[in-house]
Amino acid sequence: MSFQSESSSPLRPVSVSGMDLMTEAKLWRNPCPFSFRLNYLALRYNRACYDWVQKTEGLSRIEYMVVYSLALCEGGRARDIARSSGFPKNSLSRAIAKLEESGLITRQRGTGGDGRGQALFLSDAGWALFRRTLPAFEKRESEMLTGLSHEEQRTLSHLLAKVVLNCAPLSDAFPDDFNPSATE
Amino acid sequence: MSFQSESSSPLRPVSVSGMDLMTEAKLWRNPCPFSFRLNYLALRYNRACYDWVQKTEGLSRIEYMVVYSLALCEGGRARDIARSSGFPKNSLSRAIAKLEESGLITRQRGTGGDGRGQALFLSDAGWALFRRTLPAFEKRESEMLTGLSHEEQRTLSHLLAKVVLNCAPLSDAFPDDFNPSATE
DNA sequence: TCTGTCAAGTTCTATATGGAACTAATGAAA
DNA sequence: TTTCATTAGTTCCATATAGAACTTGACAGA
Repeated sequence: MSFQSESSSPLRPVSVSGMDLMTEAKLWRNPCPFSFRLNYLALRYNRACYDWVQKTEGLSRIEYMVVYSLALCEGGRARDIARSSGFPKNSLSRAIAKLEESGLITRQRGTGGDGRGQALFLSDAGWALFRRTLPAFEKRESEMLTGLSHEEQRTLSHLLAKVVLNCAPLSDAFPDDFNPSATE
Repeated sequence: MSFQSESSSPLRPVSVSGMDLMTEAKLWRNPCPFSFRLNYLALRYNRACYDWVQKTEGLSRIEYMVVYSLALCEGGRARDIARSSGFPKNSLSRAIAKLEESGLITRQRGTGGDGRGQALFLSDAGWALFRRTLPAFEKRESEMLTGLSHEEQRTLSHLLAKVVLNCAPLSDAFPDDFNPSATE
């Protein structure tokens, strides 16, 4: 799983940083270095944490996301989880049904005067699960940030938040006429 | 698609930043703020870009990843793409087969004295596709970074690279005995 | 030159995924 | 009070996905 410790292949001489040539290229000679780093880090974080949750608790990534979301925001609804996580609502619907069936969450229909929505809450078992799994996520995050000074971590956090706020109002759709040369 | 411009629901009063309560909670009251920001940004980037590529070029995310990878590192092999992108090798195998069939890439078996591997190259059509699609990815990236000064962008880039280098040697597996309280 | 081990890619298959159509509820306008 | 448009959530279903087993080739040791 490590990128170091690889021998072999004249095609992929391991570089100073211990990475293979392609990863190096994507890091240092990439016209979109920001998004590659983002994806790379998100992937490494998610794989470690969600594989672990799957193994130890039997919850899929999306199911755990629901639990985590409700821990941070009690009474939230499927819609809110969809918006804040990006998962499609039908996948969430399934996950929520399964979590309710296994007693980790409860629903309250028609809260807030709107009979369509249903407020979601963690049960005691749900909270217990959250409390015993959170440390793994925190550990992974702090592991990944080791090597940055406390000051650097604060700067990174601050800048990423700034980018998030900047992105929030952006549309995810390119204008249809975006790139004339792209029409084939 | 925007997070602003939402009305309704006493449960989700829109906050100062224009975000719903749950997104706010995940941003500002999250024990793992780094990974949430990472995932959120990666998602917003990927959805915009890959949906666009799908629509305009008919390539799936993973297929485009292959093209992009080869543009940055000619002669790379499926293995290298797997390592640097995190996609499983069987999904890559399928994507590569499809790209070869549609004439965007070519394979060279047994290059470098190893008959198992196959070096991959973009065809002229593959390069043309890369050239006409890259601007969209660059545009999205710069859009997302608008709002950061040039200096801040350099700092962010630098810090993310540092985190990537720090993560490279980390294992993705938690030790089996990680969290005693997690045993149920 | 055998033999065992490991790595690269492929194929098979069960499952997860997300788009689209649907139901039900709201609220605004006539 | 009837439309009509909109939103939340569910169901259906075709497709994408990734695990596992398999094939082929390389290489190390005897």
